[in-house]
Amino acid sequence: MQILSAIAAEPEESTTAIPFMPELPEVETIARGLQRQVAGEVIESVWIGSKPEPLKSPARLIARTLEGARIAQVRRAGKHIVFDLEAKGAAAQWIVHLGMTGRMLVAQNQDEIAKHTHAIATLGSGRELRFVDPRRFGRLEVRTAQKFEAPGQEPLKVTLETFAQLFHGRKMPIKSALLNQKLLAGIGNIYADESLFRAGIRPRRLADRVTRAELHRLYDAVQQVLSEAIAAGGSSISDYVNAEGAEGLFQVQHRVYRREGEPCLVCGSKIRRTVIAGRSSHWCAKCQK
DNA sequence: ACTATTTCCTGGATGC
DNA sequence: TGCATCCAGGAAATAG
Repeated sequence: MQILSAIAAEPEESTTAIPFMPELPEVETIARGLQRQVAGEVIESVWIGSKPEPLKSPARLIARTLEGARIAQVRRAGKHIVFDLEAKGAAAQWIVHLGMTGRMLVAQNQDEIAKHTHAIATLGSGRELRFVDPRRFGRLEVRTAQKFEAPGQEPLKVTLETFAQLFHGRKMPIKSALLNQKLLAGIGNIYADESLFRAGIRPRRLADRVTRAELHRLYDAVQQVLSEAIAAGGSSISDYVNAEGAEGLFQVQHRVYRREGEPCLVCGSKIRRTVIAGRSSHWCAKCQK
């Protein structure tokens, strides 16, 4: 609570809008919004742009799988949006990864086509699902064989026991381990930094050397951070799905992420930034050991 | 078997 | 004003 008031008192300097990054809470929010908006719809037709497409499955296969299929459910798995489909009695999945800049928008057919629109699925209602991704880090994929699940553990479902085991014997920085999707599915750079800050663990510490007590704190921190972000995003789901931008989707104040040089909200020390495994890592030297 | 590094991609910010 | 350069980062590919 004292932290919140500190934030409120902070004069808003250099309002460089923090770019929207779809990690677990954002994808969860988006998937819930899509579930509300398009579950039950039938995909009538599919358009996939030419050029180098951000696809993991051949364009033809995607189109053939989606066309005529009914969207039974939309859910999140790791950082993936999963459309569970029913097509002629057979199950299939349309899996969407947003990368850094990807968006899956629900649009009216008369709406202007945004730049960098790579795929459009026209629904029975006449509305359209549009995949837009300027940076092309996103990926579209379909699966028919097996039900898609993210490779790593779901951070909000994993037990403390299993969580702790993930890091055993890992000779990599704890930050890198948190980002490894094969271990935990859904944590990206923002929530890795925020979780480590709350747990009081420096990002460079080797995963193997983090004590059991610290792992317990980290486990709690990860769940707290993700839950709070989901709760914050939940209030503006429909805005996001319908709107062009992601403004207002995620308003949770970061305590360290992108706050290099600014005072730690707990102790006042300057937040530091170092590069770990090619990723910016933000931390407080006094609060994190 | 692991871990570390490079690559992809574009827009926005920064520098000269 | 304009152009070059850097940076953001998830995950696959490549290297060690």
